[in-house]
Amino acid sequence: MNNYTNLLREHNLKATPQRLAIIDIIETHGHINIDTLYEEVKKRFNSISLATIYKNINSMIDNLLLAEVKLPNRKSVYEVIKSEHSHLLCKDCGRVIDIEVDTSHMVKDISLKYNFDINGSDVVLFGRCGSCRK
Amino acid sequence: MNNYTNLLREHNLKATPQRLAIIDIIETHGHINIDTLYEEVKKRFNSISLATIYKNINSMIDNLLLAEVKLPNRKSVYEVIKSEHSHLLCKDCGRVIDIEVDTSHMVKDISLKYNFDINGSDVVLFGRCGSCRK
DNA sequence: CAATAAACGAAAAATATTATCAAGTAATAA
DNA sequence: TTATTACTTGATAATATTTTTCGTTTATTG
Repeated sequence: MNNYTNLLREHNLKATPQRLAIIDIIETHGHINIDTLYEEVKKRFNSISLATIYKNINSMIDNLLLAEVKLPNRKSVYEVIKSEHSHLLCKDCGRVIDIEVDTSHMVKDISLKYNFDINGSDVVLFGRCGSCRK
Repeated sequence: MNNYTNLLREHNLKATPQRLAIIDIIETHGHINIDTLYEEVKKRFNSISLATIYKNINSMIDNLLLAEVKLPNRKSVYEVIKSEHSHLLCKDCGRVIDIEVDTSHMVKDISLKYNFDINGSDVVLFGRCGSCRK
């Protein structure tokens, strides 16, 4: 019983081989879009259906095991939910990096100013990474 | 010659009645998704094709007249590009509000830490607005 | 005005996502 | 274990979304 079996069960999902592979692949990539995920899973399960990928991604999102990261000018990528964090995107190579940003001041400020209960933030900073600049 | 005619021409786009209507509707809504936009434009141009909406939205985005705002768990909305700003979303009523957030510290900090040239940020704060809380 | 490059609407095509369902499998409890 | 049960899978069909094509119309320029 590998580590992802528990993860799935903790999120009320059956630990099927397809799901274990999906999580493993997302983890090794960090962030991955549907198409690449499908290609990668097919390497292990030649007969997997794209519908299975979609259904599993959706149920893992519903059960808060995965999160969709929406990016400017690109297809969304998926990640395994861990601690709160933001994202840094290289518009050249498409690499996505997890970053920690202190949003507390921003959140407090805007909450007051607009009379909102803010319970989260999506932050994507974008630009050009060191490798692409060379 | 109304005000949006110039706006279109400044962005190298012909000022067609359909485009003028699209901009006017986006401006009066502030933010609008494709479906609502299509409904609204149809009230003025009964025969407008959805393809025309898509083609125009895309060319106005390409020409930096409009921007797509990607939101968590919702369809994207479009806005007329003005000064840099971020967004506040009410997850109950779906309202989107433009906010000004000082991202300079965050940008400077992350640029250094990850050796990135950061040239922009997408920030969406979300929660529950005052009206929905009542 | 006339010329022309671009945009329009209708339709088809291409993509993307979700639903259906028979067969198979993971979890549970005897 | 094994039997039961509820859920998942893969194939396919159905929807939904977005883009392309193309003949006709229109905005712009001179």
